[in-house]
Amino acid sequence: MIHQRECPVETLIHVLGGKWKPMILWHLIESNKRFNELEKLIPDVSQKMLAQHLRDLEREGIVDRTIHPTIPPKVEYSLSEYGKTLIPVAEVMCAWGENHNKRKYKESAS
Amino acid sequence: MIHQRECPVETLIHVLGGKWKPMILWHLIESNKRFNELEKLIPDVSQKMLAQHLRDLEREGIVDRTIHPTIPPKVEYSLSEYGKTLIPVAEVMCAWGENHNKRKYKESAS
DNA sequence: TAATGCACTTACTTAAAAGTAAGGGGATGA
DNA sequence: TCATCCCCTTACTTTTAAGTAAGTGCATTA
Repeated sequence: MIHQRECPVETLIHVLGGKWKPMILWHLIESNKRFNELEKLIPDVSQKMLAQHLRDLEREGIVDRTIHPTIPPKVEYSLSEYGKTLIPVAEVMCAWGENHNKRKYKESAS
Repeated sequence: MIHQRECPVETLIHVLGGKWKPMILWHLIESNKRFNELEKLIPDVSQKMLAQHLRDLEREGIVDRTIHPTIPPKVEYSLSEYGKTLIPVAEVMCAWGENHNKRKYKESAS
């Protein structure tokens, strides 16, 4: 059965659209991070939302979760090869968003 | 006072992120549209949400609302010059989203 | 033995987005 | 005059996303 496919722009918005997802990815672009490193880097995120967003991103194939079987075990999150394909998209989005923020700033200052 | 500016990727997600906004813009890229034309083109949108999203897009400067003082008056929505700067961004987003949909389809078919 | 760190999960509550249904004010048309 | 079209608005309900707080299991350290 071929089910109705959503609009591709909405697909992307869905993938990036959680409150903390852009922030999480921003940090993972820089380097791999552990759960509690992300907690510290994003002070306002709750453990629940961090775990949920990481699971979402993992399910979409954007983020890899690696359990290092050391003692104690450590869990590392990283941007997958596929996830890296988001970087140029994010750059274009970012450039537009920056300009839009400036524009709004100017108009509110006038 | 310089208030905290949000992450530019979030800014863009906020601008495009309403349930019907990508669809509305898609139709306005093609040509100017009147309120009830949009209603017909997007059968599942409610009048309330259509009006609200159009107001949001207008407030952000993406969409122009023109009242033609004919009898009866007609109201036309169009993509503003500024709104057109979203087109290349949407294309990049769209390309990624299409690929992602294909990827998910393949994985669910396997 | 007690306290702390890590990587979470669960249950419950609140807030934000969207849906539903009705109405309104000004036309035109039959 | 009554119905209909256009472009919405308002009030209320439902759904979805996010926040809060507590707890779990295993391990190390003091």
